[in-house]
Amino acid sequence: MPELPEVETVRRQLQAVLPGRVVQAVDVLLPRTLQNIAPDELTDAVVGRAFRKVARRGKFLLLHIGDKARLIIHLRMTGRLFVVSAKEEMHPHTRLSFALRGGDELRFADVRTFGTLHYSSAPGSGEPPGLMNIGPEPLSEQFTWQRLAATLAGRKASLKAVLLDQRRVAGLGNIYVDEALYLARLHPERPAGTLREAEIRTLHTKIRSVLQEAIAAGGTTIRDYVDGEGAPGGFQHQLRAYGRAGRPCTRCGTLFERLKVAGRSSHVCPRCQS
DNA sequence: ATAGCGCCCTGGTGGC
DNA sequence: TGCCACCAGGGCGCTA
Repeated sequence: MPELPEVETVRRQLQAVLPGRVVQAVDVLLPRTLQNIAPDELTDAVVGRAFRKVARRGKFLLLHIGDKARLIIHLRMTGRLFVVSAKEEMHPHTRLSFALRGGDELRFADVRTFGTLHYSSAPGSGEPPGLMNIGPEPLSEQFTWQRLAATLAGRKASLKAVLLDQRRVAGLGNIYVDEALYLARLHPERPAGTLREAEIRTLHTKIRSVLQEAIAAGGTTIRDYVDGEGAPGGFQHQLRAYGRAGRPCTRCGTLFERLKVAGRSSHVCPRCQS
């Protein structure tokens, strides 16, 4: 499931190959992928224009194109975005394809069809709702432990629910929330407002370190995720909590439990986390 | 404002 | 072997 490290890995790879490439044609195979524009309007808007930088905000990919427009793409659970030769056989779940001058195609494939594209003609226009209210980037300088403390303060919701909320912190999903909480020895059901300063500082450190480690490993592949070159990530071999239900905790040997918190499966060491 | 829950969707899995 | 219920889950809309 693409979360911040997976989306960042895709961003880096697209950034290496996409800037300067001019769109020649657009093929919309699943129209409802487009959230705020019709297929022919999108075609008119981008054909003849060149991609520029590829940015990321939380789990959103921001593909700058032309003077000030952007294609804002969310991969959701199973979306894949990659550049291949136009001769490459079309993946059966391809939803969008942008033919590029020179013979390549930027393709968006998505088994579960939850992925979205918004067209923004200019900054502040056409952005998805989830991007307008998004929280701080956890790897930026704005994300200080004090800011995390202010986010958690007074909240009765579980830590898990608050950390999954993109308005509080951008880019965390089920996997990295479980990993960060395990590393910080905090239980996902703990009401967010009950943390002491030392616990908040540790959580802040662990959120950042686990994201950095995962980016360095090229992200986590559980089932579907592949990067912009079609390769799986490597962090699934370094997971310490997620998916380890029934297996021993590497710190204390206690068997991991799996429980549902905030509607999501959560992996917890009942001895280490409280 | 806040918190919780159901829904969207498809393919893989596990039980019988 | 075949069938089917169930699960994965990010974000959004609805409810209380």
